[in-house]
Amino acid sequence: MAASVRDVAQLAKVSVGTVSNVLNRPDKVAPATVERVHRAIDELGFVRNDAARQLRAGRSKTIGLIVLDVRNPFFTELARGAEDEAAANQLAVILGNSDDDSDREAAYLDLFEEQRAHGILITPIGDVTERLERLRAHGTPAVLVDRSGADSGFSSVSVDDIAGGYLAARHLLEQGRRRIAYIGAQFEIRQVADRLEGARRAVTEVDDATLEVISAEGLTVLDGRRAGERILARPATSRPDALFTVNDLMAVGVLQALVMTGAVRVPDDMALVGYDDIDFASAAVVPLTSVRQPSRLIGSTAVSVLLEEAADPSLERRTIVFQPELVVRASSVRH
Amino acid sequence: MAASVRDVAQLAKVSVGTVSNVLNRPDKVAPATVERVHRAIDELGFVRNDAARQLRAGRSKTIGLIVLDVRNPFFTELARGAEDEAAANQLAVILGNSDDDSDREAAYLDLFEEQRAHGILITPIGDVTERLERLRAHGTPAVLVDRSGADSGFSSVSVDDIAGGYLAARHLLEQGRRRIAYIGAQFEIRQVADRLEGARRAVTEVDDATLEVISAEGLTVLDGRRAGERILARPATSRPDALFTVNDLMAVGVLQALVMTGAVRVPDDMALVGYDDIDFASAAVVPLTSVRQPSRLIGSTAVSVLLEEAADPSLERRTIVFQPELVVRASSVRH
DNA sequence: GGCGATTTATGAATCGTTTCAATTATAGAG
DNA sequence: CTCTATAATTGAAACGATTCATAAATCGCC
Repeated sequence: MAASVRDVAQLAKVSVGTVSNVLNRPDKVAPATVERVHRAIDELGFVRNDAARQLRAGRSKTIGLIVLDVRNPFFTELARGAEDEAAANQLAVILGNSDDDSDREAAYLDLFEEQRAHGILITPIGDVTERLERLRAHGTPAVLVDRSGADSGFSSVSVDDIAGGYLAARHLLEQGRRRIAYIGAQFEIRQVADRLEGARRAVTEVDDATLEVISAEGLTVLDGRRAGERILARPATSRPDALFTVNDLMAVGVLQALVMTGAVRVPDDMALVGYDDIDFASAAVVPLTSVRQPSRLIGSTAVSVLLEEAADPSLERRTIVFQPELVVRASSVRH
Repeated sequence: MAASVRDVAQLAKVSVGTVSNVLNRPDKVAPATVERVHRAIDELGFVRNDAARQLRAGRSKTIGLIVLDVRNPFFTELARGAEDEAAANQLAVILGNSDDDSDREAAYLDLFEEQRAHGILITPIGDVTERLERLRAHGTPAVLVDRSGADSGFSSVSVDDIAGGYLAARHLLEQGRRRIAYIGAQFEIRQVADRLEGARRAVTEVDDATLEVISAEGLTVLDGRRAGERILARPATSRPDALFTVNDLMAVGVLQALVMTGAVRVPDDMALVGYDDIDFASAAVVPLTSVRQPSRLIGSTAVSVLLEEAADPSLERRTIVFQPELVVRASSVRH
């Protein structure tokens, strides 16, 4: 049905080798011939068969990216960065969504392995290092994203969450706040624990400052709102004067609870800082101070590292850690 | 480097044909042989080379899905539905994000064509019907999603946005509201226009009801907030008593504007209905009444239709239209 | 024990591209 | 006009799984 190089060669009256050269190294072919071959390609509507090309090449032109949750803007931005960098190297990115499910994660690894992916970027859930090592032995390198790979034997690109937590808390302290509360959940997640750790460090640097830890059910808007309601239920004197939430979704929830009753003014009575700097953050009722991560840069850097390792597998593993940045808005600064 | 069927065959002391049979039709092979081959596979760490398989098969095991915006929960849910249905048929979905850019759309079509995708699901931007027809002629069927394909010669799976607009407006009318405003932007987008059209129909059914159209800059939270502020700037008597926004993001923005000042109570002074029923809707300061679309079902249905056409290209085109559903919450009902 | 039916196994041919050693054409130098 | 670089082109081999016509082994039955 579909035309092949053979058909093109025949129509253009050249050999298949020449057609291939026109496709891949046009400078090695006489201009007139290039022209003739192109005409034949157009006439036949020829489109390269990627499967055959891959078979010959032994490796696909695709990078597999497995993220935890495509609904999280952090990951879509990361994916976008990866895509851009990959495209600059004539590669495509296939996005897999593990949804925090290690079976789905494994299924995507199977797929990428069968496809002989050029490389794999992954935010691992289950214990996949063994799996990844086998892949690497078979020529498919992997880079961990948003995870420190220091101990795993893999390169990694991540963000310093301890520094992020420190930034947020120090900012609140600099605004004169002293009774800070950290609102989080699922403290076994590294990010949640690290941000707390960072906040703790900032607080210990100031003599009369205290840090309270408030544990919520989950990490959603609704969980944030519930946490906010619990704080409001306390007598005004025993409430914190500043809140730092583990992510922006929760911060939005907290904000809803505070604004709804009107009992507490933000930032006058209580300052609020979130994390991630999602689009919603700047559009909240009170624009939200937040900690921004260079998500897009993480994606593109991860691809760069991956490609370097693909080109030279003997390269030493690298652990790249980006620094987050504080974005100050109305929710934390008295006017 | 990597083991091939040939290596497996050698180790298991069988022919390559038998190895292939073990992989694809194990019931045609004696149990003892199957066992022996599996041991060899494990020992060598053999993994099928998908490129070789595809080359022989002439078609890949992948469905290409091109969406407008992965950040929109509607599309991620749709993708999820497509994935599930595809997985049930031993197929994988590759998600491409066109970001409303017809160049990116074309690049993904190129990719899918070279990969000899099993089929393509697309929410088209540019004029791609010609392109899709060529693909179909070469054996790659396509189904339009979230677009009516009635006139394009392609099957389509979409939602009845006119009905959705009607539902929203009629609900407001049933709550006794009479001065309804529709807030939207980019009215050339079919969805935006259709929802308005539906609202208009509902309003004309009620004698003393009026429909005002408020045009915003864009479709984001911030645009909604600005629209809300403009409404507040008007004297109380000339304000509408109900708002219907083209999507939930804008509804959230409007809500922020109204709540912030406290001048207007929702729903008492002004009722509010959004569209899409995103997660945020139920978590808003005032839980939001919204129109829900069966996004996941759209995705899975589109894959089903696609597979049927792939199996029998002579099949008649189908135009499937789902009905949306009204989800009533506090923002539109007086308590 | 012989015959046909059935089950199981074989291996060469095939898919379409790329590669590369070999060949032919072309140009420039002497 | 010959000889040697250089440029342009050729075409067979290879990649690895699948298929299918064919062969071999096994079985049941008279």
